[in-house]
Amino acid sequence: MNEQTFIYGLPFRSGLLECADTTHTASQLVSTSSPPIALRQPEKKRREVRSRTERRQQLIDATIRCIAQHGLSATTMQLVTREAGLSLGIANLHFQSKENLLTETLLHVTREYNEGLLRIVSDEALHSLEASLEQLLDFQLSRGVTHRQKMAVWFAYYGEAGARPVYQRICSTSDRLAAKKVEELFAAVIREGNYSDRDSRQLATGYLAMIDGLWLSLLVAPRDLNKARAKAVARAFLHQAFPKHVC
Amino acid sequence: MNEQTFIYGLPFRSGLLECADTTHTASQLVSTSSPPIALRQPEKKRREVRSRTERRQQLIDATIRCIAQHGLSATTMQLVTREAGLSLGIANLHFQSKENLLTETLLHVTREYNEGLLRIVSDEALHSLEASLEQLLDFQLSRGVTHRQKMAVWFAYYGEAGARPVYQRICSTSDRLAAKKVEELFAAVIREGNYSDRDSRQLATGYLAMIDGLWLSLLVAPRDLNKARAKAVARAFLHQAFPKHVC
DNA sequence: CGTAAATGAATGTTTGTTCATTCATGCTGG
DNA sequence: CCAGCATGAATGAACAAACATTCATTTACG
Repeated sequence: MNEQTFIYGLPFRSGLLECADTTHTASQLVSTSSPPIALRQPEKKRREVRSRTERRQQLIDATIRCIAQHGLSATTMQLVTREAGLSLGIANLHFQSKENLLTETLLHVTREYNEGLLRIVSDEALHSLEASLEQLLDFQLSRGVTHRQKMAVWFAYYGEAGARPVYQRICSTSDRLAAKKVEELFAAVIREGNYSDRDSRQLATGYLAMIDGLWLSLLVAPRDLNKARAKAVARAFLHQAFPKHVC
Repeated sequence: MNEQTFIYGLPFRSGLLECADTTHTASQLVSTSSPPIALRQPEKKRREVRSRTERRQQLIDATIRCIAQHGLSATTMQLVTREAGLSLGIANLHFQSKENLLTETLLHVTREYNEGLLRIVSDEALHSLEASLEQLLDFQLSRGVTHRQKMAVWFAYYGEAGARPVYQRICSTSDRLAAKKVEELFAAVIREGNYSDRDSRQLATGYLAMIDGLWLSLLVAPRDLNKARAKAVARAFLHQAFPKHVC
């Protein structure tokens, strides 16, 4: 057949296509030296058109996976777009620049975390305060692989936040919101349990710092700390603070 | 004179030197458009020879400052060597590669921290346990700018540790040692105070996680948390754990 | 004067970004 | 119902800038 409708732009590229059959036969003949995975057909890779929003989400997800696996400094446009199964230029098409893509990715992770936290704290009225505290523990230390990836991303940005005002602002804004909500929850618990000598702000700061630190350990030294033990440690803190409500 | 002893390798470079006087006069004539700082003489920069150990330390210090100020991903060889006031090639001369320089820098910071911690914990016999706990708080939350820079470096590497086995091993080894020492101290306190329901390992894990988290907040959101309040939060934790020994 | 430290221009590689070109899709007039 | 056209999403080769590393050459010091 050798359809000539597909040219793909460049003269020498079309030249390659013209002798495509020959090339493939040749590469299959030397299959002993090349890994079988590499042998799967180029497959012509049918181009699919999706909406701007869909593509942006697809690229952000790929960025999260790349950062979690290769680190922030090794995350290149080539890596991200390949991970997303798309072409090199597409990230710049939808995000203007790499910097923008990275910022949007941080915003996405941050927003997701805060929405989850808000859902728990705003359920206060429906459930008991005991249940809210238990849900908080679950949310922060019981999620699956996805959550782990998100946390890896979070800390990758934290590491650069000292030098990048944009990251610093996003992270600190998120932290502030979380601190406010947890402090409100703790204040309600203190009222209900008459823990008159406790300070809700100080406890919230300490608790959230401990959660951050536990996640750091989980990421850096997963052999020395697992989620179950981390959860036990956090629970012990809450038990010390609110003995009538936790444990 | 026009000495030809200075060639500096390249033909066009020596050409530049030949007409150096003319060039300088010209640039001084257009001084209105160029900033006065750039006008200070090239100064011929007298070359100084130092021992290998001295230069290595000088380069590690410069690397720490660069990472703290610009972040790990923006730390280039040019930046580091310029910060050290040396030439571009010198880092490769003393450290073989950039990767090596970065690893050695992390090891330096890590070692320094652990030595400081060990000094406190090993003084147990001389001072009271109360004093040891107080010293621990001081050491971890009362140091000056230098300590802050070190912590910025620490977290920059933490962020990449998930993807780089070398960093991960250094960080986790350091963490493990610190955890062991703090746990021993806490165990002694528990014995002395008869806090029979406390678990030294769990308390050490929680305390160190909280310290890490507090440092993260200090770095990312210095407006929301200062060292005094962070210290108060950590002290409150120790007071809850060992009421007879702290506060 | 010999040796080892120091220099910085040159090199080859990797990176983000651009843009001419290709193509899928929905619409319009026949 | 569909041919043909307009629109903008998608592609990837090319490009320029930035990067770590090399090494011929210069210089300090014993």
